[in-house]
Amino acid sequence: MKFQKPKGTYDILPDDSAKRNFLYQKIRTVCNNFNYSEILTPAFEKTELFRRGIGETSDIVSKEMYSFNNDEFTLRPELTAGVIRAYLENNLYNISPVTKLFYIANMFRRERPQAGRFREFWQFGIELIGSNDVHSDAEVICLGVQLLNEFGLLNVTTKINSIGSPAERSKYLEILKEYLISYKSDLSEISLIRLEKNPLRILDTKDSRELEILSSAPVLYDYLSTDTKRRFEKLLAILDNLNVRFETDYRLVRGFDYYTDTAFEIHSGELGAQNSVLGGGRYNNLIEQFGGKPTPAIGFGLGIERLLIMIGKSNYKFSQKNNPDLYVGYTDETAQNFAFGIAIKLRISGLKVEIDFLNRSVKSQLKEANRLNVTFSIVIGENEINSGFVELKNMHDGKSLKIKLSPNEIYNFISKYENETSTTGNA
RNA sequence: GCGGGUAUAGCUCAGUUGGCAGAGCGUCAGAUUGUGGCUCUGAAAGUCACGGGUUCGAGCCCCGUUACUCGCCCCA
Repeated sequence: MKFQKPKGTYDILPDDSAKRNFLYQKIRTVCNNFNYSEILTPAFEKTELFRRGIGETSDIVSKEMYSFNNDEFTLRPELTAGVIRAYLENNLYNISPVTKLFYIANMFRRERPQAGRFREFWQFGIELIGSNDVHSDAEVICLGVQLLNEFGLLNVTTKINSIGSPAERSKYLEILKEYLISYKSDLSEISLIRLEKNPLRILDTKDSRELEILSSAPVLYDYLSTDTKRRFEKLLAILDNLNVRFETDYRLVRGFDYYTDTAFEIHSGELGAQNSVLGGGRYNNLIEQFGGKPTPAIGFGLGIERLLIMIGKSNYKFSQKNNPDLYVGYTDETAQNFAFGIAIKLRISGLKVEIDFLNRSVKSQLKEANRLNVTFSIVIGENEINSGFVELKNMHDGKSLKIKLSPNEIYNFISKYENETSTTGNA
């Protein structure tokens, strides 16, 4: 019986984990510069938390959650709800009126897998809690844009909209519904269902005929209050000043119930049908809804797998692999004992060292050393043990020199060599 | 939940009108004793996804199942 991974999951193999760690490191650097602190919350929460936060009628809550223990708990399908729960439970608002958090975490949704969509997937996300200042909107968007810039991703589009308050939206929805009903016979089956369930989402359609109908449909933006519109225009001006490239998209909407005002997404042409790599927005009512004082907040989530796809299709080069410094070869069992001792000592002093476990021929051991792209190799046998000297071979240029067979000598030589080559910079 | 595509060696894939299961890469072993890369020689490695059917004969044709994959929906 051979086991298989669950549908929609994947194994992160050594090559992948190296790339991911590099990516995470870059994310942490950007977050550090913007002064966001990392937060980690449990992988599962009370089911009720997601029901209340994301919205009972959303697709996620109604059919995509992994719940267990009689529906008491659910594997997190997103992280904003959990972070806000932690924020309130640990009274983080008492430390400072503004809290800036980020996370890199896995989450779970029972969706049909396809390109760039998984049942277990990772998101990097940030939450800026405690300010409704329009500059905080700008900061959050800038952080996302900056991160993509770090990887030289140019084929992206940042789209921004304001979806106003729930009150402003419901007024508009009635009018939109009325308008669409007059075109009922031209609408697709799916859109007819949406018309009842969630008319706002019809704006997302890709059907050309429906796009035509929508081109003269009432626009949500026109139904927002003057205050909301002025706030939005102020945000656009700030982004303009910062030379952030964006497009306003009055048809951009969000899937979760908790969003208010600013909504934004970053799309990429490198992705398939799931072309959104980053999505976020303001949620000024969620914290109050979770029993806290009314507190404004804004954040986004970025799909790690989608980012990796984009980077993979660009010509971005991940930084060089971290190869072993030294391969310790040996000729026979007596020599192996000796060589093994040397290898361990050098590892303890801080070198990256590999040694064979299979008692293979010297030739095979060096082949392996070559495959690992080690910088230096030594081979220890009777001669070396008796003489106390060993040939230290530079595997890159093939040159070798005799050196005392002692961990100290070897360590000093190799670390000196690496300091010299790293300061002169390598091609 | 609904569609399309695919399934052959560790990986990427050929396999003709149905006639002995293949290549490249990788792995392993050799090419003067204890020294890698290049080259050469050789080897191991397969329930042709699974189960039925047609046929003298099926990797290939037919039916079913499963898995993967790309879309719809939804989202990151």
